[in-house]
Amino acid sequence: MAQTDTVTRILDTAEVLFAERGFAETSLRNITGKAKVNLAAVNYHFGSKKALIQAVFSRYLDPFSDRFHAAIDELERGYGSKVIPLEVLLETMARTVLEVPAERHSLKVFMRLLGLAYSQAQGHLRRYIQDQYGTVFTRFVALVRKATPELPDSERFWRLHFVLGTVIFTLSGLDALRDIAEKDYDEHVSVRDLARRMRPVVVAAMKAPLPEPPQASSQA
Amino acid sequence: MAQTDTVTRILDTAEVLFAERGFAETSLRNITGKAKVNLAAVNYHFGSKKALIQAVFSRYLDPFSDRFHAAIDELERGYGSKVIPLEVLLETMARTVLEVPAERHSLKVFMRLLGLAYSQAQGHLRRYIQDQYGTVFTRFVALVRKATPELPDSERFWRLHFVLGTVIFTLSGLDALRDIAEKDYDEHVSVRDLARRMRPVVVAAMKAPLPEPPQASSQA
DNA sequence: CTAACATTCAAACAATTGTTTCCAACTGCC
DNA sequence: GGCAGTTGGAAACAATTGTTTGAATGTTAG
Repeated sequence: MAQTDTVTRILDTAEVLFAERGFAETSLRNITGKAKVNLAAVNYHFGSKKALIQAVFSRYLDPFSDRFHAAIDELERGYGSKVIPLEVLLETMARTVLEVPAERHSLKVFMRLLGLAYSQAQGHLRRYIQDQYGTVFTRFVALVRKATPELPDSERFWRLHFVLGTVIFTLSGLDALRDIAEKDYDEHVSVRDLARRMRPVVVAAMKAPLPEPPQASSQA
Repeated sequence: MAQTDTVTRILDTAEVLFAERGFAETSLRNITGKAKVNLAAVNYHFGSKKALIQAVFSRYLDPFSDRFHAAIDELERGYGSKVIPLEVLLETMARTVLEVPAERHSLKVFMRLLGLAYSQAQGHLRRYIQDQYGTVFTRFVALVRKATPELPDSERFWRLHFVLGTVIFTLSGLDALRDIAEKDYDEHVSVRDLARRMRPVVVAAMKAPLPEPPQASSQA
């Protein structure tokens, strides 16, 4: 009881503070102080601060990976050889992301880490995610491919990342955006509200007409 | 010559390092070391690290703000009392964004900084940008409002930020995405290519059908 | 030239960081 | 009870942080 309690309390507090301030801005003393555990407990149970961040990350992504695989299994079982519509695929993804049994703060942390994984110049974090959880993403993309046969592969690649950018940016900067939105339109938005608003936008983005062919002006 | 040289060298180095690692992860010794200036020079010329961060932003946003105001002026002069179409507005924004940092450093750096301004919990940065350059964006949003009268204000707010997320994420993670794209589809994409691909996607996103009304299940 | 100012520089500042140490308190097991 | 190994806790660790200091240097104007 004691061990689990300390470890869980550290993880719970860490993910909240990470989401609020970021990783570098959150000190271990900050976490252990709020979690009411000893400072050394972090290094004892996790080894280092970096490992703690990864643990927070895994606590979200592991259940997500499992659930999403299961959701796709069920989807494929239900649709048989028929093509799963894009809306269903996106909806399944969104539902799984929102479902994952964790605090609502962890979603923000997860999105921040995901954003870091891409923007960080050295792909150290990106490779970790790719190695650890790449199969889920690959499987999803293969289904999206069947659902959007009119898109060239490279076009679909870019559009999926356009959409990923929307999701990551909105959710990882949620606090800032929420502040503005509440002040200007005094409406409190939940993550679920955002998902509802994103749905038609994302679908429209994926189904947008193809761009005009590249200018062949100065190209051989 | 000496002063300008030192100040410029600090700004040049700082903006690159900030974009690479983030604000908190970049120390003044890191900047001054790489810029080959004395450590105290930062506090002497800028006052504090916080002020340096804002100075880095101003160097980008000042020319952008000027150019964008001018571009909107010309647009309004051309269209008179007629409504400026959404495509034209977005195209003007894109052109200005592409024009400005071309003089200095890469667009990627500016986008990373902008992304950090939102996601990083640095509240002072967001407020600084809002206070300093709020009028430009307010003016732009007002025109977008006229171009999209069917959208509720809050909906337009969110969609603009969805789009902002796409742009920031794609351009700030350009190196990583370009690596994948080149490996998987062996095609070299330029920033101009990306803009061409983004155009129909962004327009479709803004013109997407309205979301279904929020679930009134547990709400008063 | 010299006085006044602006800038650079090395050094030290106090504060905070992640990590480690060592010992007490506890657990489960014989 | 007594011994193993695990966990908790206060303190100290070394390193790094942003900032300040005061003297040295460079620059400019009278």
